[in-house]
Amino acid sequence: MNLQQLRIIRETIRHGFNLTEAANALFTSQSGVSKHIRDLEEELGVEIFVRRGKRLLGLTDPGKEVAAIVDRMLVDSENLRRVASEYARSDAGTLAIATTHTQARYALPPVIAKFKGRFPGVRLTIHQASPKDMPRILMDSNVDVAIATDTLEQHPGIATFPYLTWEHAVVVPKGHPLEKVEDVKLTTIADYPIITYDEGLTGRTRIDAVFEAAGCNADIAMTALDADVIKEYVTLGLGIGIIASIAYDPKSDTKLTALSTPGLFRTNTSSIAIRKGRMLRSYVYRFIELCSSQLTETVVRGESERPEPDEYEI
Amino acid sequence: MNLQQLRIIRETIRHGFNLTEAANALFTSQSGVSKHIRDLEEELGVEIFVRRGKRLLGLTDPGKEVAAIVDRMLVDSENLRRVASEYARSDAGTLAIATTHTQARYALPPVIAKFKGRFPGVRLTIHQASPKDMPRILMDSNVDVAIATDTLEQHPGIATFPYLTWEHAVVVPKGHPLEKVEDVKLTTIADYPIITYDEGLTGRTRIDAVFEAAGCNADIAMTALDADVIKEYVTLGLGIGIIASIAYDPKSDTKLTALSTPGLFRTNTSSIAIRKGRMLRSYVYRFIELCSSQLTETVVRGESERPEPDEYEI
DNA sequence: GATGCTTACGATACCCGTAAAGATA
DNA sequence: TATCTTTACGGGTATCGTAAGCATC
Repeated sequence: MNLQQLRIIRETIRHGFNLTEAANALFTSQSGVSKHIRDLEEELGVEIFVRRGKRLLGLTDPGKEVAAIVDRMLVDSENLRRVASEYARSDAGTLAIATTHTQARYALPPVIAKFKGRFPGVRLTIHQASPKDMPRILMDSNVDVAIATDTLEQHPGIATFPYLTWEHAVVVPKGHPLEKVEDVKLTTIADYPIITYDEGLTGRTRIDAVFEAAGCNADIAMTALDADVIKEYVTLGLGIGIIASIAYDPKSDTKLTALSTPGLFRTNTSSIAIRKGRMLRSYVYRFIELCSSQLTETVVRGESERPEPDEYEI
Repeated sequence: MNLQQLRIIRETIRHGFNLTEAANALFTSQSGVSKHIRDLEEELGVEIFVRRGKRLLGLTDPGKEVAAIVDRMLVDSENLRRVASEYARSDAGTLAIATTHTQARYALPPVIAKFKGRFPGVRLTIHQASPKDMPRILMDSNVDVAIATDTLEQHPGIATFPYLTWEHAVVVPKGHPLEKVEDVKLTTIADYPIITYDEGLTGRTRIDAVFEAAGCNADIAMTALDADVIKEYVTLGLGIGIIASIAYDPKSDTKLTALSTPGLFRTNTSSIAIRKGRMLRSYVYRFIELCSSQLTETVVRGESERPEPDEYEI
């Protein structure tokens, strides 16, 4: 047994049991991959993969357990390097964040600016991705933290920490009749064409749920991946926008007005997620603390109870 | 980085930073051990060991963290083999128990007999050892379970499960005057020379504590490692014995009488201990269930609450 | 002087990669 | 037929062990 064999097992699974792809991912030859798998299976005395003829199709029952252990071992082997770099230079390294457009564009910039100021030697990489991809990214790549809304809690290998709650806001072009309406209701909003997020993004599910619950049919005229696009089309007069409150800034969004709609939409919670068992460099904990001062290292390490997330105020 | 290097790190620590011994333990050469350590340190960019000149003296701060991770990885590599053997032949393998004389001689025989009947293909090895060595044995060797009284709870890498409570019993030779005394008191016992366990064994600490609390000086005339020896000398009339109640059997100990001393001594709890993170073969869980039917697999896996230990009745 | 670590060097075994053959879709 | 896996084989490299040199106690 050696670590290369374990890497091969992991990559073979990640690449849908295609040895050719696994070999490419590891910059080695198919033949070697094939042989290593057979060698390991022979050494353990158990078939790890289900085969039909020569093709690999999936994991056997023992293979599933083997895969879980292999994963832990490889995470630990990366942890060894992390421990070492931490002691070699605790203020140098890489912080890899996977996050959504909304977070990257509106919630994180001040945090990241502060972080950069405090840790100039740390290289920052931001992987922008869809919320539903976050668990996979966190498990399969070297990302330290994932930040998104709502869809992070599923995977058992992932620990999530709520750090920010916010509501949706209704934005209209300056001069729009709704500006003068006090206490805007859902039915009122439903009278206008709505521009909002694509399905599965930035709390879109909750928007739909609210209209559903109120029994009114929203006229979703247009959807987009991010608030910038939505705001642009709202400005052009194509409809009224429903975006995350954090995506509206009265100073820069001079052509738009955010209506006051307290309690109209449900609260959304954005969370920070980490992979369990992965050693985090000290500056990763500092970064998380910058996101929310309540998420101290002891909290993230699971040594003390979790606090309530911060509330965002317009 | 490779697994052999990790094994070398582990053995070097276990053998007091003596590379020669570590090499012998791994059936390899000192030179290789030396080089592997340097290679790994260079690869990680951190010194793992504290050195004075050429001698290794201990672990550096990063070395301590490295050691912990290395340990997990090697445990997992053994777990891989265990998973495999479990699927290859779930009713064959080895059950390794570390335990004390008292447990091995009196508490375990019926359990082991039942186990042997149910799993004839499993090889049993019993490592008899002193209670204070149990944690080290459990951490450093391939023992599946350790069974002893009281001293198991310390190490953070070990999970313990109480499975049996018992008290000490006073045994006297047949015909001894104390046989006729009802309600024997500590002060009465203290009038006779006492034969009991060596320090640190089989609840000896609690015996001393009871006399201490009662303010009477016990005349410990003789101590021994096990109840068999104690009983032998009690039979010879050298004193009265204080032994674990489970070590007295009215059927076979025909020359001795156990006095009825309810509540005289404090309750002792014997526990079963396992190393956290080690995969246990299914028959190990069956064995633990045989020790106490309340210690089911879900309890031992930590998936449900712990029950109270069984009470031993004479 | 005894023990223990490092360096040097040669033999071995292992691992990798190319290429060809065989299997699968 | 195109894709994918296995087998065969040769070259290179890493690992191991012996032996000598050197430091520490």
